Amino acid sequence: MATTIKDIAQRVGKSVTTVSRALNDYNDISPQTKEQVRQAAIEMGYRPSVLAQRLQKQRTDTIGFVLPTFGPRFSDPFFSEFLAGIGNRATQLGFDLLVSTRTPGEQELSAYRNYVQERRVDGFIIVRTRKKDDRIDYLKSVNYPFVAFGRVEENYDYPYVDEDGEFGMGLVVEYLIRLGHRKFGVIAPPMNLMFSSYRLKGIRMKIEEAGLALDENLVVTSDLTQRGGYIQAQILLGVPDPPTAIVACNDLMAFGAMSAAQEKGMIVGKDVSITGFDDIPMAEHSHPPLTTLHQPIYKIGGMLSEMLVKLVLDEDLKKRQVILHPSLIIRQSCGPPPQN
Amino acid sequence: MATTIKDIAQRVGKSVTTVSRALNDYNDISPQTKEQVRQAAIEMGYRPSVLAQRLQKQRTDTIGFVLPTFGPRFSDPFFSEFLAGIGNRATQLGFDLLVSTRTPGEQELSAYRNYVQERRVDGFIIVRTRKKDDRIDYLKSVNYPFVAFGRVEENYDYPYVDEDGEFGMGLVVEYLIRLGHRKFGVIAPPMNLMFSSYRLKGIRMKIEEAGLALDENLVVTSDLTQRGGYIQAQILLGVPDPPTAIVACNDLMAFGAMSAAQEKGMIVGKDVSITGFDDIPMAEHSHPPLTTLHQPIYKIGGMLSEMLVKLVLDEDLKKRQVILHPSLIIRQSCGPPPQN
DNA sequence: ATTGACAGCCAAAACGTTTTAGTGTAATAT
DNA sequence: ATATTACACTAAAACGTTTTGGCTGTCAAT
Repeated sequence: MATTIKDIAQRVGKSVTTVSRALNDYNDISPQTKEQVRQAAIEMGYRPSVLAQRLQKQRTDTIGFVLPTFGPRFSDPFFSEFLAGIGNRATQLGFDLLVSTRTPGEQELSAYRNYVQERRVDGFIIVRTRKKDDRIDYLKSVNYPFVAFGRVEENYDYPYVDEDGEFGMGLVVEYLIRLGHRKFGVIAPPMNLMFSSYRLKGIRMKIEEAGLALDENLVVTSDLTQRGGYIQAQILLGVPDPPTAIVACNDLMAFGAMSAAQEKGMIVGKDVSITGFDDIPMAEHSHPPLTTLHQPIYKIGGMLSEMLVKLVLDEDLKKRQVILHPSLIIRQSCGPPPQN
Repeated sequence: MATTIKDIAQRVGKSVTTVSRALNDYNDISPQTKEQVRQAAIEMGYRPSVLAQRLQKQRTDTIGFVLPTFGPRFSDPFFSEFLAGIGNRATQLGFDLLVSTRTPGEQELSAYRNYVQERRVDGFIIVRTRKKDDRIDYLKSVNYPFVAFGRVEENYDYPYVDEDGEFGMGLVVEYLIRLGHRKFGVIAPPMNLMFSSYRLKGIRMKIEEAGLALDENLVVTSDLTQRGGYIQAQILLGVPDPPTAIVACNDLMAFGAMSAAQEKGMIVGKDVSITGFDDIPMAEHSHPPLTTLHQPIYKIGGMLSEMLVKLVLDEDLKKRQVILHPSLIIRQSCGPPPQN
């Protein structure tokens, strides 16, 4: 068995209390004793039992992260990077990251309930907020700490980080209009997602500002996967007078749209322009490289971890709400509309 | 504060022991008492404290998973799916999944050491085994439970799941030869990875079996990323007498290779054939869809979780070593070599 | 000489379970 | 009538920490 505080106490001939306090650098322990205890601890290879510490502190030192996925075969580069961001920052702060994946719905909410009731995690990081978000409602109702990536429709006061999707999409549409596009197709995320609203709003605003109109028949929604983007783009490109530019609301759907266009023999960036959102690493090496909006996914994960940990430890958050501005990354998937 | 066993004991007028044993269905408790206790537990919303249970059982009910990544900005659809597989099965079995990411090297090994010494997890799942794998050496030396996805060079006896990369690559090369290819380029994974050997061996064998020769100058190695595949394919396609088929050792590198070829104005599946390995979901919707080897990533994750949990609970593993056979998925990224 | 302050230490309780090693009683076997 | 067994229950210990609320002895101030 591993060394415990008791073993050290025996070795140095002091009480368990003294050893504990020495190790935690309390100032009612003499310098000599502290030194002696520390020395012994090192020699005996002492490592505190996190299990015991957690029980005593009534803290799990664990962040909960329930990944919303559709279907078990889930594969999303956005989330691998996001996860790495959360996880690494959490580790630095001495917290564990507990991950599980659930399909949105009853099953998902009961995962939250379980974790809360068994006090398995100290708090949650929520992603892809919905307009009405039952996860947030629940956690607020039981007063459990959480931070979210994204806002909700109601103007709740809770800590979040969000990107300014409206602004971002504004940049994209401005750019496309400058290239000469007049007819836009949009592949939107599921409408219950909050960021869906913001992004669409940004698109609509800029189009109207330019005195143009967005044909609502060319606004389709999909599930944020490559397959989904592929299917919807086939439809968009199959109509009699197809859009010259397709604005996809994330990179994965943009890739799908590119495949669909290429399958039709079109050259992306020439016969049709396509844009994404997120700037996942693959965007740089697709063919053609994807014009998209960059958001610092890895960093956002880190920020959220940090905010949550502060919340759990009752420390002050400098900012409870952070809104980031995505930047437009121009690559080769867009060009002027074809002449005809 | 939450309800504890003590509260229930008070309520039903029995001892704490009795309540605990009733809840755990010991047979030295009368049926009436059991019923009474259960009823009270439900009414009072009792949930056992996992923290306390863990301390008592000296088990964390947690699986450790240290993701080897190069650089922080890590993004790999293979791993998101794998992770989901591990995680969901673990949850079903009542285990938590503790994830962190590390760059292979000293930092990585010390993560393992920390987790072991603080008894933070009950065991580990190791991925991407290396020929000489210090993670496995270490865990064996301290006799800590683990299972691995992949074999090592030495013929150690430890529980693992692996795919038969040699067999798989055999299928690919056979197929390409049947299409008429004679000149192959290979984009291999880093040479210290065990699966690198198997895959290369399979490629070499089938080529030699067919009485052909593999030009060693056309075997390049890369880092399993899309960018890496892109860069190496540029080199392969830039030599005076370039290969007509490029065998990439994973899908991500194959995508990179496709981009490189397309950038040169080549049509993939006609001017050059490209294959992958893994069959990640994106493979179906790239342009062109990628011919690759399918392995059940999600399922493998699940199998590993299950094996590890059995190991931890001292249950019997039916099979300590499992080798799976990938199947060839023919899509549109290959065709006969161009005539000239 | 008495009081107060302070430094240094510690026993016991607490966190919430499960396990160990019983106890007392009633029914059954000898 | 006595020994044995089965049944239903439980006090206390254990898991390994941290915290609470002390205690003791020394020194300085009164």
